[in-house]
Amino acid sequence: MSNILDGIFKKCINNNNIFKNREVLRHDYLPDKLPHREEQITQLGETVAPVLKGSRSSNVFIYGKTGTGKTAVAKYVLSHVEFKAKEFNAPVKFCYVNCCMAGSEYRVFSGLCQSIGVYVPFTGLSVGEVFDRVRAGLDTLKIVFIVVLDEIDALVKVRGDSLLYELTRINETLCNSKVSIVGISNDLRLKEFLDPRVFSSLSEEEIVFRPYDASELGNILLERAKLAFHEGALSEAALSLCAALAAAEHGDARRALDLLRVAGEVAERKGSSVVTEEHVREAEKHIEHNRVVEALRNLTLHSKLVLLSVYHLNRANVHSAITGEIYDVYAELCGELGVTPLTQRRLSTLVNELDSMGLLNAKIISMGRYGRTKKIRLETARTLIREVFASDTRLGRLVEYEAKSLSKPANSRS
DNA sequence: CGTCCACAGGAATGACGGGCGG
DNA sequence: CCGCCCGTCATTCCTGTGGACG
Repeated sequence: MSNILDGIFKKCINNNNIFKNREVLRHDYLPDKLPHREEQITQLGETVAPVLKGSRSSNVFIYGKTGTGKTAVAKYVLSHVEFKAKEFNAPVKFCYVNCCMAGSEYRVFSGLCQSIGVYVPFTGLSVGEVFDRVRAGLDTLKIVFIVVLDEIDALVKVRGDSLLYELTRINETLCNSKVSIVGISNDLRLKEFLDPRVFSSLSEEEIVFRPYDASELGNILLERAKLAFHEGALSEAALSLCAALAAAEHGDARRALDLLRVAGEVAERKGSSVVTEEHVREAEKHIEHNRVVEALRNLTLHSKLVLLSVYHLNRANVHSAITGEIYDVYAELCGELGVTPLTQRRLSTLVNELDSMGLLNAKIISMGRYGRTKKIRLETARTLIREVFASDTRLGRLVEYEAKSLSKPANSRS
């Protein structure tokens, strides 16, 4: 046993001729230089600078797709501001909250509380109560507080804009402190979801982040690669392939960096001393594979059953299934497990969730006289489904199960 | 050209577990 | 310990609808 591991460890230690420092390639790493974002840095810097003189800065709204450097720029500028503020002895503090990870208004506010050193339980209080504590805490601190709300769109779409409404009005009730908001959104249409008053007070300034093109991504990767890889351990072709692949997909720098890192790991594992295009291709598959397996594992029992139903239907039907058929098979599978099935209404939203995760593909179609429904296709490799579900203690036997309702609907419909 | 299928998907409501302050 | 409030998941009830059929 230990010899196997010894081998692996030894290989790992001897084979460090690829990476110099792989941390640099993680997307939470904040480099001291952000290529091709000088304009945005200047813009945000100019907007925020007044806080150094103790006045409130304008609220800013930042737009841009994922991996365009919004978060990095915001963190970069604000941490520099905070640093400068210390130098000038200006009472400035900034707080970064990722709304998507926080998940609810409550947790966003509790994030704010934490950053100003106010304790709140992670549930139990009313949202209003937590908000009051934020306000009280801020007022005693006597500071200029900059709140960065990342991925606001995720929160607004689910919960509405009440959080933003409260925040934009907080200054009216504060005597000793001032609050500025930096909102970051991945969705350019966010303003459609917002109350116009909220929107106008929030976007006193707007900054737009265009996606990177392939050559810009190339430069970004080059900067990082210098730090991350040993000299000559990365072929130029591999680098530009990473850039090209990511550019094709919304110009996402995060994706480009992931590709590069995983490609490096692939090369390392293969004992190669140079990262090649081949390794990048493999990294691409690898990342996708992991994403799907991870997603499949974390599904709830019912979501898994829904997916499995589509799997069975696709096997029998070749082409895609419709909601009613899926519900029949799903209900049968539930019966096999002795679980009470959810309603069709609920199944419908589960299907939508699976769709937005990219595990299914659902499209509304009309069959005229024969109703209007959703055509649902499996978007996941069947082998992966088998691989993941077969090892599940409860679902295992259902993977090979022959559903009775598979043939029944064909008789009763038509 | 209206009908009517087979659902989509919004709104309201309820069950449940977690955590508060008193 | 209680009453209260929260977020999450699920149900019930509902109105809306694209287009083949008659």
